[in-house]
Amino acid sequence: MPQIAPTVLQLVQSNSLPALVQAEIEQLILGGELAIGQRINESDLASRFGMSRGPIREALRALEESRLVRSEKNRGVFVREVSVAEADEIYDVREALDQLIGQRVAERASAEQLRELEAVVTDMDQATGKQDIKSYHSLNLKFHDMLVDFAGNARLTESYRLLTKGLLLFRLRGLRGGGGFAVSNTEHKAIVSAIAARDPARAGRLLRRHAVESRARMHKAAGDGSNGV
Amino acid sequence: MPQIAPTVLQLVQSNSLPALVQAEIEQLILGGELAIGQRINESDLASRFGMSRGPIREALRALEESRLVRSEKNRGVFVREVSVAEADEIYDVREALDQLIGQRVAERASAEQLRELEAVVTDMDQATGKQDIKSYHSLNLKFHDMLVDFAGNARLTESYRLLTKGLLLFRLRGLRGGGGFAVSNTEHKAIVSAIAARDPARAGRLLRRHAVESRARMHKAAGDGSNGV
DNA sequence: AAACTGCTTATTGTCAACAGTCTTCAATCG
DNA sequence: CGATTGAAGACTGTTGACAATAAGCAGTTT
Repeated sequence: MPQIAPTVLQLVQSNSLPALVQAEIEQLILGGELAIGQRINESDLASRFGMSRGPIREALRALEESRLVRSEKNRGVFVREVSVAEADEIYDVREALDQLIGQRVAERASAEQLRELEAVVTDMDQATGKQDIKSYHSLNLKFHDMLVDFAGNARLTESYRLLTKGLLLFRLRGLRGGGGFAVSNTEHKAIVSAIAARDPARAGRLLRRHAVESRARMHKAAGDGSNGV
Repeated sequence: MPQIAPTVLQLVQSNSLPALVQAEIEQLILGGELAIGQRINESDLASRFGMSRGPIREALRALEESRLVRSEKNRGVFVREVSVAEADEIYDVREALDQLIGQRVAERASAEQLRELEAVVTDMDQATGKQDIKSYHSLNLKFHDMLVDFAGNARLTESYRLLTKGLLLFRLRGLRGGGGFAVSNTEHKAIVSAIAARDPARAGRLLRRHAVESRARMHKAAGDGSNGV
């Protein structure tokens, strides 16, 4: 029997209900519908998704493990808030991973993938021209998402995404979307060029530095005089 | 009112039941009582811990998120098995993190912590002398655990532990405890010495190389001719 | 004999209800 | 007037039961 369209049906059949709900709640958080620090009401979510509290609780437990929410006994689960200090810790790890990503991508990216990266950078240039901050921001996220994917290491992707989500949780406090065009696209171009040249060491170095700059921008945006760890 | 003895009581009061169960099941897996690939029966666990299936399911969902188990819809959850290829991926990330750990520990470790590290290395020497493989192995784990702790970055610790657990899951297949004394304690001594000298670059380099050697030992023990990524 | 069909049983997925805890707020007391 | 106490309400933690699915087995058919 021929497999035809793997749509919603297949999704519901293979993935369990809690897994689906988990993804849904994650979007609610990352999309800002559930604010930082806010308490999450299980019953509300249950009725919202048309199910009982059981699956909701399972999903929340998984989200707790991925540090998107925190749980206080008998008081409920809260959308996690990430302090500057913790964001700093995350960046420390992220810098190391970004270097690895740069190396691996330079070694492994296919010609097709390289073209995709170049396309995104071009799009970002256009967004900059149009002063379209929103597009730029989402393209930027996509760019880094592609990079870690093209590194071809599932565990690395997983670790990196986990970290990135934590950072997102920090960025969302107040200044949604971050400091505009502060992210220079020239950095992206240099990275892609190093990848195109198949120079792992340089690509790694540049991507790490990019993360370092990003951290600096965060500090600036947060307007703090913190030690910077 | 003065706080006195924070014992079991406080543990049960602050930590939720699912969290406790999660830790318990994790020990069951890492301790080998639940074999790799084995299916986990919810009802059995529930009666074993004297509770209903609800908390068990929540714990399993958290363990799934940390990749210690995998779940198949309507079939149950299974203790995850880690292939050589995946272990390789993990090592790739671990090498990067180990370098970071070495750097940070060299920068931040207190004199007291440095003494503790030296003590463990000494203990390992003694274990080697007595051909006490078991002790050596557990001391080795302790050594690396201390290192990541002393790096003073909670997120780093978290990421690292997650990775390490996955590796444990691989090691457990067959050759429990790994290749005996293959791990040379001289490597440990060099690392500690770099830390004592407050030389972050060298400590990072050595700790990374230690991970590389460890990966090579894994391949040798697995007796494979795999590409080694 | 091999393959297919339908039952039986064990186990997971989900639910609704109950018990326990925290929060709030008003009433009471010093 | 401020602090304390007690009750009411809302919500979480946990349970036991029910529905649905999958696996194994026997019986039948070709």
